[in-house]
Amino acid sequence: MQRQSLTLEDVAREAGVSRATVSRVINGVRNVDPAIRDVVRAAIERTGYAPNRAARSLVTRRTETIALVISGAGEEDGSDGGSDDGRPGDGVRNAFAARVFADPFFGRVISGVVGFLRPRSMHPVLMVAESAAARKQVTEFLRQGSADGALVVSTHAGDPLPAQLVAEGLPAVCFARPTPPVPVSYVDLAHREGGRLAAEHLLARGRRRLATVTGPLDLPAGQERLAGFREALERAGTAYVPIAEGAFTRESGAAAMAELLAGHPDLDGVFVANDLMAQGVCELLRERGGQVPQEVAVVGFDDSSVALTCRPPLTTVRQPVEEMAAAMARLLHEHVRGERTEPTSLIFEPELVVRDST
Amino acid sequence: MQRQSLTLEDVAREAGVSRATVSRVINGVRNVDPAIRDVVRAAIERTGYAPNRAARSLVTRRTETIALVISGAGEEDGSDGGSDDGRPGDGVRNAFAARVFADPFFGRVISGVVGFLRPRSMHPVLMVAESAAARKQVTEFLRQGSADGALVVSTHAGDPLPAQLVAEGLPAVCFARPTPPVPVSYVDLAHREGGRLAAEHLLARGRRRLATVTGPLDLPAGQERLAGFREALERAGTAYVPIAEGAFTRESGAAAMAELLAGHPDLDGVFVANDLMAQGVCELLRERGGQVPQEVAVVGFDDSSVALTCRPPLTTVRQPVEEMAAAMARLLHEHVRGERTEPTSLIFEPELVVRDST
DNA sequence: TTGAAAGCGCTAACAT
DNA sequence: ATGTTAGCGCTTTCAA
Repeated sequence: MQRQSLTLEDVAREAGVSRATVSRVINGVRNVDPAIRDVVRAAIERTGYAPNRAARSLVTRRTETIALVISGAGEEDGSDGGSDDGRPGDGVRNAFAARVFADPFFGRVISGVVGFLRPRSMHPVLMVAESAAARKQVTEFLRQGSADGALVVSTHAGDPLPAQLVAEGLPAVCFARPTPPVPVSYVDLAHREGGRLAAEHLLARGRRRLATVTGPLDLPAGQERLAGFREALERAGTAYVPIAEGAFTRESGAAAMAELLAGHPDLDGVFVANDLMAQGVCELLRERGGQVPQEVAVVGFDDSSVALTCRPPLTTVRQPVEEMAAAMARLLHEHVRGERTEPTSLIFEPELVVRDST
Repeated sequence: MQRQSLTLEDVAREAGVSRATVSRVINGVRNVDPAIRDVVRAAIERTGYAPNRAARSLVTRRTETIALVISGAGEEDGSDGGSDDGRPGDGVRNAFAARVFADPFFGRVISGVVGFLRPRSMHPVLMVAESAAARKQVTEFLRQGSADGALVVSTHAGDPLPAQLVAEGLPAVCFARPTPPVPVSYVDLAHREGGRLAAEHLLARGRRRLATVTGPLDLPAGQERLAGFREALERAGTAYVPIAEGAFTRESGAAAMAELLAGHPDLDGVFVANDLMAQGVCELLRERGGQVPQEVAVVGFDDSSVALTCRPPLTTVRQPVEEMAAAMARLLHEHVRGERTEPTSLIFEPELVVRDST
């Protein structure tokens, strides 16, 4: 019950040794007599001692904490929308945060990061950075030594945060190759390969009148998925593919599909650059009386939770987000400990998951 | 670029004053000559000084950090399922974490907490605690002074974490009244009132053959929503209401609805204790050719993102999760600063949101 | 209003 | 193998 106030000194006295010895036992440094080690451990147990993180951090210059930053380039207004909790200045609903956390993708990122950190008794500090002010908070946080480094997941192209972190000499690892290029480590997916898998699957299903709903084409992920799809069709003899650009949201997927159908009412297969948009596509088709997959086959991307929720369950290109997120955490961990110095890229392979939409 | 190594001393020298004065300026303590204040600020600006958090924390005994804990009672195995990232001991996919973050509810909690914290330059440390070992990590984390307190969101009845925190004298605030009772502050919803709103709405729509899919009945939220619904019907003269218990998941909602239909094929209205289950209910009805709302009216609960995603969009009882989460953060903040000492409850009012499912 | 100085609790270099 | 000791960078009395 006696919060804190219990120090190494107290444990040392209890065990009849010096502070240094207790410290060694706690940190698992060798050169400690096993008998003494046990005595110290007993004393720690008896007193209920817990080492003070701030004091340790002050001398080791490590916090054993990392920041997980969800970053966006746009929305520069910086104001908090919505109502407040009754006190001035407390924006309770952050539109950016709300939108971000409604996307099942981030749940998977968090799950992967936590999966790596937790066995190491580390925990991520969650930061949202959609404005210049918010990005400043992130760099300040790290400069103060509140965390040893940052994991950055950008939602937009041209996010300035990775470059800012590198400029300050702060350890960082990104999810997806940053645009514009920055000398920083990142994990990414072989998006092009994913597009190829989708194309080959649709062709194998006998579909010939194909089209695609792309992601935002300013994002490498959007471009590459399209390029891979196109390239595979080209090799199979198809020179032209109708495309409509979406924004990775359900609504934009439905809108893009409507656009495609307007110009090509006889489509029999669509590759949609993420599952959320594919869900919108399926809904639109159903509203118009179109059967999936009988009339139109739909291939999604990500294998997120909506791929299962969607009616029919989606055939999709799986992105191993949890594994990628865990690898991102591992890279950062290595950078922080100096075990890795060069910016490193880690590219994961996508995998086709066949369900009922094809 | 010269990471850290820049101290108060350096700034003091640069400004031609003492460390103490610089410290005062930084912390906004009065009794500083405005002229000197400006000189110091300029020096800080020029040098790019950032105060060291560990050093400050060591003397103030505050971290200005709080933990956001997603806690569950079950799953005591403690093992990490799924594959690993190639190194032994790294469970990358945490089943509990994955399930939790797939629920849109937690995105709203995070959004609300961040909304309160961020204007104060604070950020939450995210912790998942589904096993005894994980709970131990949480209490250790706080005992080490890594965070000033914890926000606890329990997913199960009988979560032992709140009691453990109180026993250790660690500041904590819960989302929802803990079971069994614990002397701790919490925010909650007037669930009973929510059930009443649903009942009255269905009656007003002229529905008379009603039933309900409840949440887990070991959870106060599950019990109370049911009680409110039942009570309102009772007052309107209906003595008996068929019920089927669900688990707050889409699948369990569909299963419960199938059970209800088996016994009562002529139902014309259902109150479903959360939106996720209501989605399952709507899907099941559609699969069986039932029209929503023409044949069966469906009222959900939460007003989460799936209420909009669902076909048709759900009439639902809104739970102001973001506001509740922000209030939870505010309560903890006040407890930590000693501005509040007594365990406090803050009950929010639900609100009916009418859409197309009724 | 400002400065000098005493720690906060810990680790790590050095001495033994 | 263990103990002694010098800080880590900051806040905060206490004097001036």
